[in-house]
Amino acid sequence: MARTFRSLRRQNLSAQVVREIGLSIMRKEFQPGDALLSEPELSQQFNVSRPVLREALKVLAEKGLIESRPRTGTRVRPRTDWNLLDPEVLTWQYEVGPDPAFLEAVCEVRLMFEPMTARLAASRATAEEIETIERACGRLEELVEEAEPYIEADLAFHSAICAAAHNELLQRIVATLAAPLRASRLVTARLPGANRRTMPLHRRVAEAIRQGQELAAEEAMRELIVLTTEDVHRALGYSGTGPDLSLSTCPGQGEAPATAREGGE
Amino acid sequence: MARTFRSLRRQNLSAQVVREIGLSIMRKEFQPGDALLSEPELSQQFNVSRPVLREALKVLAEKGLIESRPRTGTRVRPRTDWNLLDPEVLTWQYEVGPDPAFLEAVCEVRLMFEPMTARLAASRATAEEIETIERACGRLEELVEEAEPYIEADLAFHSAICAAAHNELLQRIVATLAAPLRASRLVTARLPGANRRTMPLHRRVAEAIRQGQELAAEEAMRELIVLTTEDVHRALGYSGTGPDLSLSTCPGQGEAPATAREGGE
DNA sequence: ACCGTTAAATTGTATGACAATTGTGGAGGC
DNA sequence: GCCTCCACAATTGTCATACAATTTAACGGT
Repeated sequence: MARTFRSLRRQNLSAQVVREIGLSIMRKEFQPGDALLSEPELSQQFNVSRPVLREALKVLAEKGLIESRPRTGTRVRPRTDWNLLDPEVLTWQYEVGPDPAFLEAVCEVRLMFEPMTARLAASRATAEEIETIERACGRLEELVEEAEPYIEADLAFHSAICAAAHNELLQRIVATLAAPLRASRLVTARLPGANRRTMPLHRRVAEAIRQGQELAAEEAMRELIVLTTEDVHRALGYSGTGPDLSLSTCPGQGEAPATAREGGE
Repeated sequence: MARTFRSLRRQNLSAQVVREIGLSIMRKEFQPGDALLSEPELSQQFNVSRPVLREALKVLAEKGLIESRPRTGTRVRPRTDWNLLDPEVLTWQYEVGPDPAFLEAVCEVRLMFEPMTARLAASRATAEEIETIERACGRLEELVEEAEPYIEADLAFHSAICAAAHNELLQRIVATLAAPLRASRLVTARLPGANRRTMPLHRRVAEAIRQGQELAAEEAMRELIVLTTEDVHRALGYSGTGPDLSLSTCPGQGEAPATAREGGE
């Protein structure tokens, strides 16, 4: 076969193999029970050496997608074992086709931790962090009519608040959720006026944090998340109107996965 | 040299190297800026071949601990880039010495997720899942005087509730947090009577979920987490420096707005 | 002093061979 | 005929070595 997929030399060979196999797993091309050819066969199929392939399998095993044992070969693990918090797994998940149920899950999770994150931020933010938050809020207002730039600004806003909460675990969770968040934003971006509708709440959140009003910040953030959740529901509700509603705006296969660099600013 | 660490042959060589290097990074034996010998040197130091070492480095890079580039070598990344949600990273974190600040972070995150998880469980649990939860609660009562077995039963209890919430993202988060949770439990286990003190709340949570009382389940779970957080503080010798998070209100979206505002119970 | 070229060091990749592990099937015994 | 045990084969695990690609840094030319 000599699959000529070694074209984009932007990254390691093993990384390309990882992506390739990972995507095919996401596409459910293998039953969770058993599958995947042997290492020599796979290395021949991808036209890479066995050490390279083994590095790739190691990474995939690290993500919980596969499991290798002598004699048995490498088998695809059930979906419940997949590390859904892994940025790459999340990205692949959306490349093969965004799942409304998963978007719903993301909204629920946001509703769980973002309000209290805002509360902690109101309690702990330093002057500098408050400044960062307000600046992010300002950019949000400037870009209210834009589409993709607004999404980035929105992520920056929430990320700044999370940083001000001074909880490194939380920070990690938000960084990890950046990928699906971006995806959900791409869904809601086509709703006219959605950005403008949530703007007052953004302002209220920033203001409450600045004044150290914990409960107000928490409540404003909760309303904000509820609003965006409604937007997601509405966006998913009238699915099928536009031709390219499948959020093809993802960086996708042309480049290296853009989400490999998270840690939002 | 020839470090005789290849003793426990129960797992792969690369896995042992991963653990070894990972732990030394956790011990802050390297500055975040730069460090780590070259691959040939490392492979000699650990007495393994270079492919094996490379597989190990690949895994460590996957966990965000290091970054390899040609000519520059592999450098240790700053702590903000660690994948704190990785079970192994979490485990190592506690092996090198449990960090009170991190335990505090875990408690905060729990307080964010678990109440609403209980609420969702009350809303969505099937008869079978309810059965599982109640059985876990029963085991909890049996083991109330034990130490380690109780911890496992407690984890099973919360895990069962999480499964009943039908949110795979949430499930992943809770599964990931199992490691630090276990650690925090080991801290509080030395407090006499702590298990017995939280028992009524466990029962209340299970009962509320069984009867589908969403708000009651949420509130009971919140109280439960607050209680265990207090236990952690007492075990660590804290004196109430943290913010008072006990009255976090959560009037959910479409539900009955029957929650008390500020002012306690 | 500045810029381009070269060179060395490190990771990246390839090849081939051998050891360790384990599930399967077959041979032998009951 | 059925069960037990053992040997075998297939697959991953490990090793050694060589070479290519990349990138930084030094060096020399202008």
